[in-house]
Amino acid sequence: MQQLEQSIKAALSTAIQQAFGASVAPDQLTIQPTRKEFAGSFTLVTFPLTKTLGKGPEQIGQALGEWLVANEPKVKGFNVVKGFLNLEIADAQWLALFEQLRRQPDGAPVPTGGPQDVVVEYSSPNTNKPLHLGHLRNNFLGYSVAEILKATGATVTKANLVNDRGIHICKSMLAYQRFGHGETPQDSGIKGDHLAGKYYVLFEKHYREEIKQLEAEGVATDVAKRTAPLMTDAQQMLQQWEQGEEEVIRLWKQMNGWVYEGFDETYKNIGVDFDQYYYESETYLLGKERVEEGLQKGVFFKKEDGSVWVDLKEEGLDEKLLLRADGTSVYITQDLGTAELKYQDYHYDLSVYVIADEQNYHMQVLKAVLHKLGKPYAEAIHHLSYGMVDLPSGKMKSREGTVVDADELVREVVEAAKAATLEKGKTEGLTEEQAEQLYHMLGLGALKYYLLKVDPKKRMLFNPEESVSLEGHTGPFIQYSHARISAIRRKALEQGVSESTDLSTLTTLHETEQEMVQELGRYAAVVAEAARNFSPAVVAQYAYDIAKAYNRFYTEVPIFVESDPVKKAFRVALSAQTARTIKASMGLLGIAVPERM
RNA sequence: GGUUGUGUAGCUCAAUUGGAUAGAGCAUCUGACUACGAAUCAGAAGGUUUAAGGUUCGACUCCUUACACGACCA
Repeated sequence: MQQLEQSIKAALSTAIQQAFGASVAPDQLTIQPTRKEFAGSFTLVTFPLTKTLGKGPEQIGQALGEWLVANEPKVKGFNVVKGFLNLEIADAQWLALFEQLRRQPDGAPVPTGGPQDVVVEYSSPNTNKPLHLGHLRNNFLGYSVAEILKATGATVTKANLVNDRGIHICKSMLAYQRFGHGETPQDSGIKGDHLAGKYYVLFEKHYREEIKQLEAEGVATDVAKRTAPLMTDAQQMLQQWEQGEEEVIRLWKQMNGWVYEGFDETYKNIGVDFDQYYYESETYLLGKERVEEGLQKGVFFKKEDGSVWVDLKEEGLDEKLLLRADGTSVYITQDLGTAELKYQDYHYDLSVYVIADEQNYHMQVLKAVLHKLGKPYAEAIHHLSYGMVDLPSGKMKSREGTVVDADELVREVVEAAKAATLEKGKTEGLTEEQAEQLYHMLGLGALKYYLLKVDPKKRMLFNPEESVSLEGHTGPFIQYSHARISAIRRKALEQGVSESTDLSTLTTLHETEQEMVQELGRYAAVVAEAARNFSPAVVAQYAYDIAKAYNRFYTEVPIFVESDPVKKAFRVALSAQTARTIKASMGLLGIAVPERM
């Protein structure tokens, strides 16, 4: 359709030349889809031309419209409303566009001239607790953005940077040592990541008790927090870990192993995957080397106590600690190492970090520091900053136990989908296994769509009831349209109506048919825009628009009672193309679509 | 205190990046299943886009100030 738009612009440019003797390049003209309440398909805004042409907006529209209808066969009619020239496009053009769309092979890339080698880092869990609702938004976003960039023809690597070291990991380990009695996921039946999480919570509980105890003995709160035995023990454990003490490393490996098994199960269940794992335990040393490099280059400096800093005041930021006085690393130290490693591995021209917006400052600093180090990949870094997920009761806080567990949430949405499907009695003819797959597809479709339809950068509210809803602006609404079309296609097959029937004798289109074709033609532009803005929400909105347009078409235009065989075949083909486009769009969101539901 | 993001219908979100009468869903009300699937469709109602100025043919969008909420940095 971009070609069609281009040719309309070119024709308009010629029209301006012919009617006004002025030259305006096609690229300078902006045309947009015509609003539904007016006749026509494309609209030229004529206000911007008034200065160069020295005429009023309506006069310009009228003159250009007349010239086009007389000289350009692609334009069959026009109307002018104030400064807007609405052009009606000849049916032959829409039919040609449709031919082009249906001939395109599945998964044909949409070239945008954007980056070619891309790394998308997402998920990035801590190994001390299971995934929660916030991680789900992160995972769905990361997966989807990677798929969208792939669709533009880029080579994309999905990376997961696991935060597997640090004081918080030691807290779980310590609590397990103290209170675990050798419990394992196998004999307790608790999923590995949840088991680690259980001990993290236990640590916090006992730690709080110790603080209370100390306070009762007259110790000041901040001192109590620092000197509570559990805390000092955890810190000691971290040092032992860094020194490679055997028993600590053994426990660390054992517990992380449990957690990874748990994560793998969750990832598989929610349908996300990774091409590459990075572990902070393996990058923090590389990060320390970068700090050393910065000192040698003279872009970092050492304070009297031995800590290393960078001055970013010129960049509008502040001084930032890069290495503690005792030589231990901080978050950004590890990030410097990971960035370096990623670049060594992939020589990316774009590196996307899917990280919540609370890290905005941190990411700015990271970029600035890499810039100071003269790293060529500093500019290639893009922080896909997304808003946190709020609950109706307010912010999610792990300490207050108001987190929504990912595994449990998925179970609930699948359960809700199952209940709704059974209630509608639509499982006949399905095997037990097929039915379970369907519930999973629908439940997850609802959840993913719910989290992805909102602009990533906006903080969003998670309403449990709405998230499992299957009606209205939801994933299952779109899935339903697909299932419905599948029924049409089955029937067409029975009746011997081929989707690839020759349609060259067809010359006219029903109005809703024309709108449908135009809507389907937007796909490439939508993918390009979504990629440019790193926004799955754009694709989500589009998938909904198509489904809605098709549902209207479906009720307005009968298919199988049509007597003209070519028209009938066209409607079947149009339905099939709609199904393909829905499937492709939803695929970019990581949502599968069913043949029946 | 400094930096920064957000503010649109009762609620949750859009608005083709400065274009027409600001659109959807939920909730409320009305109508449509003996034509291809009603998880659907058609319709009603719901708005001073936080406020006040400014820029211009035109502002939810850009600028200034204020207010509210959030995040980050001390």
